[in-house]
Amino acid sequence: MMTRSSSRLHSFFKLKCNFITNSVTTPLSSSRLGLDFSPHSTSLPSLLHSTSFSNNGDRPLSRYQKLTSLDHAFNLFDEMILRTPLPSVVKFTQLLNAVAKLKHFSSCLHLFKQMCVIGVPVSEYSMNIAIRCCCQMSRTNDGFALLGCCFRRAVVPDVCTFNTLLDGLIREDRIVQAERLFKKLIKHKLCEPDVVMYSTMIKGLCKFGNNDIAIGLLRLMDERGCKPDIYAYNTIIDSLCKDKMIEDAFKLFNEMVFAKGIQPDVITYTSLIYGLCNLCRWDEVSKLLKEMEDLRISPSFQTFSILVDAFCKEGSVDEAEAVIDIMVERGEVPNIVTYNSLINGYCLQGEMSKAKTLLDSVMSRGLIPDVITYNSLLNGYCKSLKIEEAIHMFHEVTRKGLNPDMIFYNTMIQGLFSVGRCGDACQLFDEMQAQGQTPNEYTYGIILDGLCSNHQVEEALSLFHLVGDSKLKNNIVVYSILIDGAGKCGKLDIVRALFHELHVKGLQPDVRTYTAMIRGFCRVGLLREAKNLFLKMGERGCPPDNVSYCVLLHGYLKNQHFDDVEILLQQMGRRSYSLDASTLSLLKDRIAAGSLDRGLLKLIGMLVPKELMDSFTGREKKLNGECGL
DNA sequence: GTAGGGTTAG
Repeated sequence: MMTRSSSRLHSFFKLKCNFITNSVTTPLSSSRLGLDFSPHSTSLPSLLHSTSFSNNGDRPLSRYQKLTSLDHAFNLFDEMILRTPLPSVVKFTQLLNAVAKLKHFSSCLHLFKQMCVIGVPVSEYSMNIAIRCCCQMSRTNDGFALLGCCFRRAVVPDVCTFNTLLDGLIREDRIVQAERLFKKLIKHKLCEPDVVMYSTMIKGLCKFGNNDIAIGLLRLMDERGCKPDIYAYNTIIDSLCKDKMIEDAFKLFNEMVFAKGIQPDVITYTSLIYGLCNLCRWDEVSKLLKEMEDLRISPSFQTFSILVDAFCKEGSVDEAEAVIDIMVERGEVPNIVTYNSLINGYCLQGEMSKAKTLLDSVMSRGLIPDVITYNSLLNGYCKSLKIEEAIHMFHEVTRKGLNPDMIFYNTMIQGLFSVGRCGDACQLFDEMQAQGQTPNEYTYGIILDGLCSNHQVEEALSLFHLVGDSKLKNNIVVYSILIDGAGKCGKLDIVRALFHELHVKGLQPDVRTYTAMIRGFCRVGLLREAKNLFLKMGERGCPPDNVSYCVLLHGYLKNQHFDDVEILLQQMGRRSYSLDASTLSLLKDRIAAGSLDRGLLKLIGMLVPKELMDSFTGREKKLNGECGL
């Protein structure tokens, strides 16, 4: 369903679409319209081509930087070592760097060793390149070993060397060692941290969710006379956006722009747009895109990818396709990530034939689907209960030699449970472990929920007690699943026992736990207990959400308890909550039966989208007609 | 005439 705001975003893009189409034929008129994203009057595609392969400004590329293949590099190296005298160490370093830039790290290390053998002196430059290769291959320990070797050859590490090693540690999630090294460098004055080193540490802290400490380090570097640059700010802004702390991100953004005078770039905007998309704050996304346009900051491939994904998740696949059209107009080539969003979008809507057609067309373009592509399709088939197609897809992936990951197994297991094939689901659960995939909390959640949904509450409980994992045993989500499952089977003794266990363990029930309890009480007609808990949850700092309201209301209606219906509907209206389909249908039944006053219709109208209300009242009129009312 | 840091999907 497209929201009002996202449709506004869509108009913005339509404008862009028109602009791009116009710009192809009449480039001058588009710039007169002031809609040109490009920083220069040159057309965007050619601009992209001219800037993406050159990183040294206007200087011509050296023959080393022009290297495009490993063979070429090896031939050049062979030719160089035959020359007398040997070319300078600088030439060798340039060659090494070119190979490293091609991401052929082990070959680069091989060449470095060859250089040592034939007697080319090691410089701090060549050493740093070699160390970087180790780090990029997640072999930071080898990087440290290399540092030791070079040290013995009297090559002294500098701030670049340590930055590379710090980055390697962070890449390997060894944040404690990174922090230790950073502190040691400062304490023993081994080198003065520069802006890159601070930014690297900030990146590490953000990676581990320590946004506050990262901001602290940003302040510290400033105090120590090292001005934070756009890299440092972008890293924290991005991390805050990923953690849904968008207000803090904007606070830092304002500080960067207005207090520090640092101009935001496409990465700053892309991070903010990502954060806003995640929170469905479309108006602000649109505002930022406009701001970028005013500042002549051209959206990047990633900016577009984020928008494509956001539209798909929102259910607006058409709009996502429109964004892809703009990308193509700009000369960008959408990759498998872009199409995965689109395929997932179709799968979420249950449009499996469209998803499959798109997959075929993607493959015919030479793009190779990955495990994520197949996960989306598997999920789509499972959610649309097309289990045979899902199983077929599962086998196809295995046959292709792609290793199904844990998510893939989880999805398939959930699909099997959803059609009642508990035996097959449990068998796959065993098979997954035999294939070396360790089940996580999600897997157990799926299994426990699956068993309960298929009236096997006791089996679920015994599995729960059998698994020795403390992460599982102290997981409120798992408890909520069990409580909900037992409640749906009407096993109130188990529901109460589990809820009591929470208290004993000191685990805090969340809104889902309370809602599961309320659903359980309602199911067996214990409305007073349901109402009491509904009132209590708010007092305990966990106010009922939209689902809690629907569950209690549903319980009241089902049990012919009409006294509190109106007051609940009023409260929902004040909170801008909405009714779900099944509760709405029950309300309709009770009104048609004369148990509830028709005057409630106005109130109900405020709790459902207009289209649904029209069909609701339409159906009611028809029903009344049929009943001769 | 050389080396180090940031953004995209279930």
